[in-house]
Formats: sequence, structure tokens, C-alpha cells
Amino acid sequence: MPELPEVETVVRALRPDIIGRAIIGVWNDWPRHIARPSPAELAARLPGERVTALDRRGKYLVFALAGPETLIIHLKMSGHLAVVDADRPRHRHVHTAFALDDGRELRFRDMRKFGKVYLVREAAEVLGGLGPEPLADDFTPALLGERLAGSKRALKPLLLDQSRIAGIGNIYADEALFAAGLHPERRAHTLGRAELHRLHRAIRAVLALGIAREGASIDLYVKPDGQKGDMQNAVQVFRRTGYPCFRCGRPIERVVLGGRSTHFCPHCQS
DNA sequence: ACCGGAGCCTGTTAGC
DNA sequence: TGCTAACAGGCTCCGG
Repeated sequence: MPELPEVETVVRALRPDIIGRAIIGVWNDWPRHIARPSPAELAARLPGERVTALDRRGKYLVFALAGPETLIIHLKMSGHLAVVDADRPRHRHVHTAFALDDGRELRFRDMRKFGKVYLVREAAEVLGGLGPEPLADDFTPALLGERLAGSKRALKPLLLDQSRIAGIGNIYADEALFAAGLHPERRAHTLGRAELHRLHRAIRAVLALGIAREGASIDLYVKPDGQKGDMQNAVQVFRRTGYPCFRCGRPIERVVLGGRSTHFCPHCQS
């Protein structure tokens, strides 16, 4: 599932192919892919727009355009983006495609159809509710403390809450809690200062490792070029139920928290 | 404030 | 062997 490191990998891979290109047309065969405006509006407003920058915010890809609007894409569960020659046959799970002025297309493939495309005047309409970027310089232990402050919820669902911190999904939440030695059901308000620092360090470490390894190809995620990432080979707990903990050798356990599979070592995490 | 559950999807997998 | 049912998961919405 594309989380922050996967989306960052996609953004970096697409930049050379997309920046400076003008979008000359939009094709879509699954209207619900287009969150807003309507598919017809999108097809009317987007052509002629030139992409001036591509960045990531949380798990969103943000395409800055020369005009006043911003194109935003969320890959959700199974989204995949690639720039390919327009005359190549489209994979059957491609439901939206953006024709470019160089004879190529930005194709949005999405088997589970959860992905979303937005074209908005103000990016904040879509991104405004997101919490801070965990890899930004100003994401300090103190800021993490603020984001968790006062909450009596379990750490796992808190880390998944995009309005608290942006970009963490199920894989990196489990990995961060393991790296921090914190139990996923631990209540946020009980964390001491040292534990908060450990969690801060762990979040940044696992996300940075995920980027360095170009994402985790555990379910459907592959890079724009179709190659797998390498983070799945560095995972400590995620989907390792029953296998020995790499630290203590005891079996990794799985519970459901907030409706999400949660993997942890009951001995190493408290 | 917080939690649980349904819904959106479909390919894979477990179970009979 | 062949079928059905459950499952996965990011996010939103609804009800308790």
C-alpha cells in the first residue's frame, strides 16, 4: 500500500518525465476516480495546463500547474502511476490517463479503484486537514508530543490518523512502534519524555529507510518502472505473524486495532 | 473524545 | 478439483 516512502519514490521517479510537460487531454473510464470536479469539468479545465513541479504531501501527489489550479492524486490501496508512450496498449486496470505534449501519457492504474484525482484552486481544500510532515526539519520530538498530547487513544490508531501526522500507514506504523520498543496498544498520554524521543526517532528512521529502499512491495506496490522496492526485505514485524522476532526470537503476534492488522513483538514492545 | 462498523473495490487465499 | 466466503487496506461517514 503506498504510504509516505512509496509515494515519495513515485514522485521522484515521475519528476523527470512530467515536469515541464503540458497536459493536452484526459481519458477516464471510471468516473469515481475523479473526486472533483466532475470528470467532464476536469477534461475541460486541465488541457493546456503545464506541470511546473511535483511534490508529495502526506500520501498525496501534488502537481503544481502553471495556471491557478493544482492537480492532486491519492493512490490509496492499489494506485500506480507511470509515464509511457501513448500508443502502448493500456493495462486493463488503467482508469484515468493524462495525455502529455510529448506523445506520452501519465497513466493511473488502480485495480481496487479507491484512488482519487482532484483539480482544485486551493490545495488546502484537499490537504488542509493533514498533520505535519514527519521527515521535515521542524518535526521535532516536541512537535510529536504536541500532536499526541492529551490523547488517551492507543498509539497504533494515532499514528494512522493523518490529521495528527501525515504519511504513516499500516506498514510503517507497525515498524515504527517496533523500532521504538512501544506496544501498539500503549496509550499516548502515558509516554515519558524518553519514550517520546524514541518514537520520534523511530518514525523518522523507518520512513527514511523506506525511501532509501524505494518502498515496500508487500501487496501491489511497485515503482513506476514496474520494479519492486526493497523495503519488504527490511521489515521487522509487518506480516511476520508467528515468525521469530529478529531481536529476541519469540514469535511475532498479530492483533486487530482500529480495524487494522497490527503486528508486534510482545516481549520487545511495552 | 473515542470506538466500532459499514462501505467503497477486486485479486488472492483459506476453507469446505 | 471447484466453488464460495473471507480477507486486505486508506479513508470517510454514521451511530453509539
